[in-house]
Amino acid sequence: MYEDLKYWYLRDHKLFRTLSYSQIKQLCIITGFKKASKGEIIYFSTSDVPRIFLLKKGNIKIVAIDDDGNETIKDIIQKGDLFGELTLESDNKNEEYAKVLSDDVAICSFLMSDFEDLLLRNPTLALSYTKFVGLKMKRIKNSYANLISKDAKTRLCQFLKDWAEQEGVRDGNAVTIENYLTQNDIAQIICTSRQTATQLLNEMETKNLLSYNRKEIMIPDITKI
Amino acid sequence: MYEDLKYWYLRDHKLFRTLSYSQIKQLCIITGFKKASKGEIIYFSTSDVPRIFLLKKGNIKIVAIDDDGNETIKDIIQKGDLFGELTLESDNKNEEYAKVLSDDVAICSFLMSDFEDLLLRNPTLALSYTKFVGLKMKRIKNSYANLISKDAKTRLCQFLKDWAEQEGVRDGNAVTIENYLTQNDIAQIICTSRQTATQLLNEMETKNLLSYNRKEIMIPDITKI
DNA sequence: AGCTAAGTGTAACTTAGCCGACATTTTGCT
DNA sequence: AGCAAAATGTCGGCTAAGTTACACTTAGCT
Repeated sequence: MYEDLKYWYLRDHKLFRTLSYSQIKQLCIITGFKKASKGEIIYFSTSDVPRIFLLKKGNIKIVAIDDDGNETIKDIIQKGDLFGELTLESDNKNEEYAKVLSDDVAICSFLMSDFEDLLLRNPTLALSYTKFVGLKMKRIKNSYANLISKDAKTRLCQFLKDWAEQEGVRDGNAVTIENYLTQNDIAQIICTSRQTATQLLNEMETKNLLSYNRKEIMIPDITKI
Repeated sequence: MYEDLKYWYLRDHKLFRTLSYSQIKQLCIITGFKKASKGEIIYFSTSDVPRIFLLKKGNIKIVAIDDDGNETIKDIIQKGDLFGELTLESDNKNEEYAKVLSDDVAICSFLMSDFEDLLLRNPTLALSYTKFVGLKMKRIKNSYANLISKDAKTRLCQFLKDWAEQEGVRDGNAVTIENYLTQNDIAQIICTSRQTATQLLNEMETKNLLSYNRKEIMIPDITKI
């Protein structure tokens, strides 16, 4: 990969904003680059050496298989997100893989050890990274707090609001979200059964709170959700 | 506070092992020290400047008040744990306080800004700290995954196992835990009602899986929990 | 165009565990 | 010792939501 390209791939992640052009160029930490298309499965936790990934384009879901063989969605990764062993501790045993949700994705990756070296040489970056991980933790805490104390309907609404805020195209109070999830995916994210999710979505549709189809979700008034 | 004392207070936290005696002494980052006894409430999030706290002795619980005025336990902090704004991002709004559970506690604290400076000057420490925060995140993820997918009984068992591992005194397969929690506390931690927790504990007691009282919990065979 | 698999819609049945409403026990305090 | 408050024990009704089960619709492939 051309040096310049590497530069641009890291450049627009907010984490690396503190670094100068020449600094990033010197690093050359990107060692992998991959494109994949819808439905494809990408294994990463089992791979040879621990890596950190950066999703450049598209959407993927991180799926784990539990002991009984059930799929559970661990995370939805959007364009610009880092994923993989963000804790810088490789844990051997976990059975996770990524599944491509959007039409196609571009992923670049670097070795965890390279990244560690980088952090050691750039304390400012290390501090930013810590805050970044901390922020992720705070988000997780929040969403789990929701999962636990609220009922399914509230959870669905909260999820829709979050999604709309992150990715929706807003027009006044109306928001349109590109829908790359199935109702089953949504159900898993908000930790309910597929049937319950379907029911709740239809209920909201009859109340004209939203219009749902497989391509997009339109919310006429986000403040009413 | 004497320099030497400061040294010792930080010294035995694993995070600071990488630093030499003279380094820690130079830092002098401990700016606060506090003792408190059972039942006392310590406000910290609202305080003037953002701080990070280190619990030197005893146990406390971090409690949050939600919109409806309900108490929820966010965390149980044990001797040696760091708490407060570990993410290095002060968030203004959250209504949290700490309540002392053990007979007495000793807490020391330092300013977040001082700690940040320290991290900037010690890249190795910064990296350790990042991993430390990452580990905390992983723990949280795990325990929440339990909360969501398992039933109350399984959650109680998991909680007891974790607690036993962290603080229990082991004698073969038997474990004795000093019990500084009420059944209501336990219920909140495993996210169930007090009544359900009581019922489950009694059920386990009749099955001779444990013996419970307000001072201690004795588990004859931890492998059977 | 036609087939298959994936995704969606709907209903009846079942259940864990929340909640309210007590009684009883223990603890801390004066 | 005596009192109040906190902690624990117990019960039955109630409800959200999981489960089972099946029909229908859409998307993707050859």
